[in-house]
Amino acid sequence: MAILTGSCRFGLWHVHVAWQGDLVYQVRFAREGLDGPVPEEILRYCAGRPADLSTLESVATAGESTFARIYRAVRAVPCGETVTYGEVARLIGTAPRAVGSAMAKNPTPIVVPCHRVVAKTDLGGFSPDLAIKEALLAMERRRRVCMPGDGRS
DNA sequence: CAGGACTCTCGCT
DNA sequence: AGCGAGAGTCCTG
Repeated sequence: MAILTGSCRFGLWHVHVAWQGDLVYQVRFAREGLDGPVPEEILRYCAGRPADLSTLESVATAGESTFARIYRAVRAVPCGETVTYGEVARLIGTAPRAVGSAMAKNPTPIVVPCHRVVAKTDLGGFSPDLAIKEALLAMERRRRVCMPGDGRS
């Protein structure tokens, strides 16, 4: 079974996903769409419908590297809530800056909800566009996209 | 060795 | 209080 690629819509953006079964290899935001399938839970999430992202796995969380531990910690953040870079850092015994680096290089946003990690005094960053982070957080706060499994890993 | 999606502490308004 | 500068910090390419 080969790796599948496809995209779905989130607001003005298209969410490109490379995946296979429950395992997600890459997620990224782009201006243009991409023909092909997307995991059901991501489809539901982007549509603002109840979704349980914990049923998916990300390649980013595998292993014992610092980044992998950071990604696992971030996956444990409940839907609709946020933590700071510093809190994540203290949780796994590293520096805030390292958490920032990990988020910036996160290969699978949404599956690893890096948008729930904010700076202590402001929203922090998000690429390719901070507006996406705001939109994701706003959606999680007002809609009922959260499911039991989300936040536990 | 350089450079981040940070945070703290200080010193000034 | 609120804001800006500087140093500390840790990981990756």
